[in-house]
Amino acid sequence: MSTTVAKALSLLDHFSEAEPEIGLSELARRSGVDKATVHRMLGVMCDAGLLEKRGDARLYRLGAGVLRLARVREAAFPVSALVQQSLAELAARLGETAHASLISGRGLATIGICESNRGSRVSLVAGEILMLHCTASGLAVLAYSRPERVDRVLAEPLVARTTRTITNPGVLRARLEEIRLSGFAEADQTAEDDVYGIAVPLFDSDGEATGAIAIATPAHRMTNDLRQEIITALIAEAERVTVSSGGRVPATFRAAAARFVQV
Amino acid sequence: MSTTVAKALSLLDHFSEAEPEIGLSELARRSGVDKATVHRMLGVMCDAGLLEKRGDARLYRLGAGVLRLARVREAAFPVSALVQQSLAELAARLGETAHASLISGRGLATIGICESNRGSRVSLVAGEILMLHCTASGLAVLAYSRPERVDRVLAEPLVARTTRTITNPGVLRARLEEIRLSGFAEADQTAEDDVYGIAVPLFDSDGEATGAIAIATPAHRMTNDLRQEIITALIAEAERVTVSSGGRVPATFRAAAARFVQV
DNA sequence: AACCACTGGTGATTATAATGAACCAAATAT
DNA sequence: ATATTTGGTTCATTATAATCACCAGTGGTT
Repeated sequence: MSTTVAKALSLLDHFSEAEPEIGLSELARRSGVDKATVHRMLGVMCDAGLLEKRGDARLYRLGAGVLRLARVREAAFPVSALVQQSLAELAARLGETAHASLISGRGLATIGICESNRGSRVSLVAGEILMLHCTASGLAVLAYSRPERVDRVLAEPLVARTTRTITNPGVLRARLEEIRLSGFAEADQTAEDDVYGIAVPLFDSDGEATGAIAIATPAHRMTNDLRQEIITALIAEAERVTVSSGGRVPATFRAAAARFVQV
Repeated sequence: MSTTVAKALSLLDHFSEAEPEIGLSELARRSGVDKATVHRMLGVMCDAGLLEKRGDARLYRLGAGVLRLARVREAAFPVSALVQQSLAELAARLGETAHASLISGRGLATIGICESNRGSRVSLVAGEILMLHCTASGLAVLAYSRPERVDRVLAEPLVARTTRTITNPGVLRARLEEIRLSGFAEADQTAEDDVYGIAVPLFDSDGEATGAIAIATPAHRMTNDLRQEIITALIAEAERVTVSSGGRVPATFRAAAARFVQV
C-alpha cells in the first residue's frame, strides 16, 4: 500500500529540534525500514539537497535544500514572516506563549512560536506536528474545514493523548459545531496535561481554514478574564494575518466573532 | 538507473518564485514524466506536506511542510538567520546586491539575498540553484572542497552559460588552484552576461567549504577600487558567519586572506 | 450548439525498480 | 583481546511503479 516515495519522505519526520542528526542504523530502527533501503533513500535525498551528511561524522541531517524550498514558498506566499509579527505582539500583550500552525499533510505543522517571558510558561518544540482532533488549533481548523477533511480525520481512530481527549467521533462532531458557532476553539488539557490552548483559524482566499494561531497557557492559570482577553486578541490578529496574506474571512466566522464581541 | 524517489523530488525543482503554482499537465510536460506518474507522486507529496493544492483551483504549490522542515533545521543549525544579517550589512556598505548560498545536492542553493537600493543593480531570484563550475560562489566552494567533489563536478560536462564560461576541466582545475591561493573567487560574466560576481567561502566545523557569500555587480561598474573594497568586506563577513555558525576557518584560507590584506 | 483542445484524473497490464538477508570492514564497547 | 555495533554493499527475489488508452469536465471558437 505504501509507496516508496512516501516511505522516503516519512524519514524526514524523524528529524526534530531534539534530535537534529541521525545515523543510518538508528534511523532504520526507528522507521522500521530495512537498513539497505534507508541507506539508498538517504542517498537520494542527499542528492536532492533535502538532507546532507556532516563531513567526517556519518550522521545525516536536514539539508540546505529545505531552506531553499521554504524561501521559494515564502517569496510567493508569505505567511511565516507575517505570522511571526502577530505572534510577537500576542506574546507581548498577553504574556503567554503564542504559536501558529498550518495544515501540512494530515496534521498541523507549527511554523512559528513566540514564548512568553514569564517564568512559568508553556514551551513548544519548533517544527512539531500537531494532531487535528485534540489540539485547540486542530479543532479550530476542523470546524472551518470542508466536510471531507472532517470525515477523513474522524475515519481514523482518535488517539487519546490525555484522559480528557475526546475519542468519540460523534462527540467531536458536536464539539466542532459549537466551535463553528463561537469562532474559537479551546483545548483544556486534551492534547497535553496542564496545557490550556485557545485557537482561532486562519483562512485562504477561498475562505477555507488553512491553519490557526493559538495561545497556550498553563492550565491552572486560566481565568475567565484572561480567556476573554486572549480570544479577543486572537480574533483580531487572526483576521489581520488572514487578510494580509490574501485570505478571505468567511461570513460564518465573521458572524461568530461578532457574536462573541457583543457578549 | 533513476530511482522513483529522485524523480519525485526533482518535481519540486520546478517550483520557483517566478512560477510558484503548477498544474498537473504542465508539470508532466516540463519534467518529461508521464501524467499518471506525476499525479501519483504529487498526491504522495501532498500527503507528506511538501506540497499542497489550492482549494478550488487544481494547482499545486509548495506546502507548509517545507516551512516546518526549514524551522527544524534552523533551530538546530542556524545559518539562514545569521547570514541574513551579514548580507544586509554588505549590501548597505557596498551598495551592491549581496547573496549567500549553501551546498545542496550537486549545486548551490541560494538561501539569502539582499539587493542594493541602486537603480542599476543585479537582481536575483530567491531559491535559485547555482552551478558550481561557472558562478563565483561555486568556484569559491570548489576551491576549498574535498577532491571528491571537484572530481564529481569535473566528471560531468561543463555547460557553457556564456561565451566566457570555462568548459575545459584542466583550465578549471588551474583556476581553482589560483582561487585557493587568493582566498576569493571571481566570475566575470562566466555565469551570466553583464554580471560580475565575487565570492568567499563559508566553512563548517571540519573546515570544509559548505557555501559562500558573494557580491554581484553589473560588469561594467567593476573597478579595481570597488573590487578591493568588496573582497575585504566579504572576507570579514564570511569569517564572521563561519565562526558564529560553529564553523572553523582552515589554515589554508586564513593564510590566503592574510596575503591579500597585506597587499 | 456542436466542436475543439485543453485540463485533472483513473485503471489494468507490463516492465521496472525496490527489497532484505547475508556479508564486510572499520569503529566502539566490553 | 573479544564482541558488538556502526555505515555501507551486494544480488536474487519480489513487489512496485510506469505506461497507455481512456474518461469526464471546462473554456473558447466557430
